[in-house]
Amino acid sequence: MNLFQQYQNPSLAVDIVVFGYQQRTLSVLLLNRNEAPFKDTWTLPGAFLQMDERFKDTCSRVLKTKLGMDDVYLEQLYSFDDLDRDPRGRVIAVAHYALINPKNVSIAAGSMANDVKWFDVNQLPELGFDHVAIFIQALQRLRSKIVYFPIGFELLDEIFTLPELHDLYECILDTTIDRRNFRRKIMDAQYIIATGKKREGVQNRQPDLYKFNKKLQKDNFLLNIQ
Amino acid sequence: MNLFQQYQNPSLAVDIVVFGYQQRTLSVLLLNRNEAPFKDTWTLPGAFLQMDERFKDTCSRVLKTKLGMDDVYLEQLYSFDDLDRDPRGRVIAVAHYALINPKNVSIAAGSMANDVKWFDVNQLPELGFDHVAIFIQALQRLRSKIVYFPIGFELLDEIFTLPELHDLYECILDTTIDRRNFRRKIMDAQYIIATGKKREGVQNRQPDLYKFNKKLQKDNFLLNIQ
DNA sequence: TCAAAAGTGTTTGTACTACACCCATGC
DNA sequence: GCATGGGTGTAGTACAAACACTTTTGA
Repeated sequence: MNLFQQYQNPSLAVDIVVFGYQQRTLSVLLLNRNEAPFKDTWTLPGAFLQMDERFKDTCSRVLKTKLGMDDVYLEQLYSFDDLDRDPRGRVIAVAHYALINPKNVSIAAGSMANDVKWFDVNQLPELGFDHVAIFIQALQRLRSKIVYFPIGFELLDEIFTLPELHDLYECILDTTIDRRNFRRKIMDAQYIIATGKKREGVQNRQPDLYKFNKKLQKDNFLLNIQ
Repeated sequence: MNLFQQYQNPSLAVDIVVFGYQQRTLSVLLLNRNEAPFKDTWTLPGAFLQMDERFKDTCSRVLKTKLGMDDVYLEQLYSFDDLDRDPRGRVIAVAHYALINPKNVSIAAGSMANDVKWFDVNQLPELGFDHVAIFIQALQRLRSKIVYFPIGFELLDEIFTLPELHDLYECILDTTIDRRNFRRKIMDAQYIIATGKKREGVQNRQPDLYKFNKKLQKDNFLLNIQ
């Protein structure tokens, strides 16, 4: 036997905090488990790592299976290693968060879940395992990241209005941001590009439509919201 | 057999980027391996996780064994999961970084190493495994963290002068920082407390001695260096 | 013509930058 | 007394915050 294999190893899993933005609300996708442990309890989606997988592969597998979603913005967050975080034994979770546009996915409870649902981040149910801690850290990371890196687009449609982007930032940061200053900062940073079109079929004045500036210098970018 | 254990699991290790500051230089501690793989090559210190250990326990064990050091500032960085990052098999590394004051430790090559040495971060030798990537990320993290969180003290003596703190920041950030503006920012932030004493036995004017303000509000702290 | 939301510009204040002089100590 | 590094203060500038009016659309 290889010296290398005489060690017993913890199980390795990924857990994913999937953020979505819809109806002017930041939401998280949760699964209601239909198996012990934490049967009938809401948890983050996750899966065990297979030997030939990298973390992102495992995440993609989960997102594909449970959300029918490819090509998702995904970032590694932190690894959680409490000795008793999983009643089944020693499991280490490498937490990730994902940003998706709920419009582009059709969620379906798989064989492992009673139900899959979006929850407003401000109205979460009780969560199983240590998933509250993971969620809190994910939200913190999203909040700190969105002011120095253009990731907001991952949550919006390809084409969007400036008031929509503004509302997204207010939702995520949970503050009010001055409309006019926000607009100036976004425009100065060349964050977005005018399409020359306007959104039609709205109640009031038709807002301009923009798209993300993909040539944006992503490093050295700072939004500096109030 | 438990369904749970039918999966094969990768090995889990921690690797630690140990930063030290001495002779006006930011350094990293490296081990020269005396065993394959990467025999006679410099690498970061690390160890395999034992089943009853948390990451920090494993790190402490390494730091204690190889540095005779307890009570070190330690932070989890990122988990590295390349399939072939270790020629012995599938090993996932949970990278950490540590900040220590080299004065307080006596490094000694253990049975696993030919040698243990400090290297200027700007003059690293070739590193084994994927340790260059880990190092780069650690340095980035240190640089971004030091401007919004008071961790510089971990690298200095209990009592230090403002020019010393200033030089530390210049070393870590690899820039020049205006002396007078730096002083004002540090003082305004109530970052440090005057001891009323001066350093003696120096060539020129005796600089004031300070200590860290432990009551500092660590959240909501921003230094904003140029 | 009115209500509701979108677009635009100006003033004010604060905080960062840049910069120069005096002070203490050892040789 | 001179060289070297340490301590202090100020003026200018740039950017963020605060704020009000006009425009467009549907009802």
